[in-house]
Amino acid sequence: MKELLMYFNRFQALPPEAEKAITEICSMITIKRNEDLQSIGHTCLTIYFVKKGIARIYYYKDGIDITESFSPENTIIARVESLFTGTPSRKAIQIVEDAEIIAINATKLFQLYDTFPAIERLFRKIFESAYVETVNRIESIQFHSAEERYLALLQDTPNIIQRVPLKCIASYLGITQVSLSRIRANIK
Amino acid sequence: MKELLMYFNRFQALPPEAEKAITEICSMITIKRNEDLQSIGHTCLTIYFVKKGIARIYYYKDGIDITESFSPENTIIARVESLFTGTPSRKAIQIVEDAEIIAINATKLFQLYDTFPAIERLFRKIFESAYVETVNRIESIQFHSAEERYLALLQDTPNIIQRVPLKCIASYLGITQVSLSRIRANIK
DNA sequence: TTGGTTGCCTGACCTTTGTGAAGAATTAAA
DNA sequence: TTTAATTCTTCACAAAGGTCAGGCAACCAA
Repeated sequence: MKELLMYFNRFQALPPEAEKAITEICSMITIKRNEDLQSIGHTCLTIYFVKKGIARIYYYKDGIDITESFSPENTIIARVESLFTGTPSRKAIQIVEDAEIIAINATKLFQLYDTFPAIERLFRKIFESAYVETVNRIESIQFHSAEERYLALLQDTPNIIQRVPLKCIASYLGITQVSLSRIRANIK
Repeated sequence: MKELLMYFNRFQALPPEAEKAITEICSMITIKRNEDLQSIGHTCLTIYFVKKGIARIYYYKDGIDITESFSPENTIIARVESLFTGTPSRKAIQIVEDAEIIAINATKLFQLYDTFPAIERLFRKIFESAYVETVNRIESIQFHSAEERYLALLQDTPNIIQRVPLKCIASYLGITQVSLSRIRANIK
């Protein structure tokens, strides 16, 4: 749980009672590669923190598996379009590499917002930061070529490329596996 | 100011003192077509509400004017990647159609968060909702053809297409004006 | 009225990426 | 160790979209 509290502290300091309250609504999950942490059609009521391993959000578009995002160690993962709207998600969370996950009960968390303004503030900041990343990602998708995006990923998070199957990387970049192969061949 | 308070109320009810406090950090701006409300390089410390007219966020990529988003009546517009990080923005806000804008002083707003938890909660919800829209937009950009995206825009916000120059629509859709013209010719 | 500017459309050609199929290479299973 | 299943790469061809250039209509300003 230490990692999670350190992660929180980078956004917002919490009084000890608030830390304790959060800790009490968390549970540890150990889960193996290729298993789904949450499945398609399920309404998201949990926010996950990846302590070890890698997770990804994916969904099916015309029968093809599309990766929306990766979450390596020390990151938060949640299907926000379901969490914030209360509607079922068309997306699933899958474990890409054997993982230890901390699950935060979002229903209880939102109740804590009333008791601990610092917790509401903490998660406001966490999701503001995620929002900014998403806005930047749009720019990257829309106005950089597939090769530029691959190189950027290589530079920003080289360990993801080494630890995740190429087909997931390809769909994350918005291209086919074939195109990614060509790009890789070109670079060398 | 009535429109703004009604907009707020859709997300979160505010006590009268909180409404009054927000009203006091707002100012009205009347501004003409083609003028920049905020310019490139400026750090964003203002959140805008469009009361009348249309605004857009744009930036230059390789010398070409790219539209990131449109904001018609009764929407909020802000360059969040600057507002939430405190760094200068590479983007500008331009008025596309003569407008009346309510400017909310974000520095003072963030101070109000300490006095009025309901205000912090209100803006948390506003930006959570914007975040969800942005996540959905990625899906739209990445996995729909230019024609599908144009048709979706036609369906969702037909009035934007009628009120905004086609070159802005094209760059918003991530294509050239030429391609957009061909798509339009194809549809008829 | 004329000339300049802007916004939108069209044609010819080129580049990037997708599709379908098939072949290495790696890994897992028997 | 051999077979089977994945994973990744490569090829030939097709489609989507980009680039460059030109054209026409509408709208100003002189």
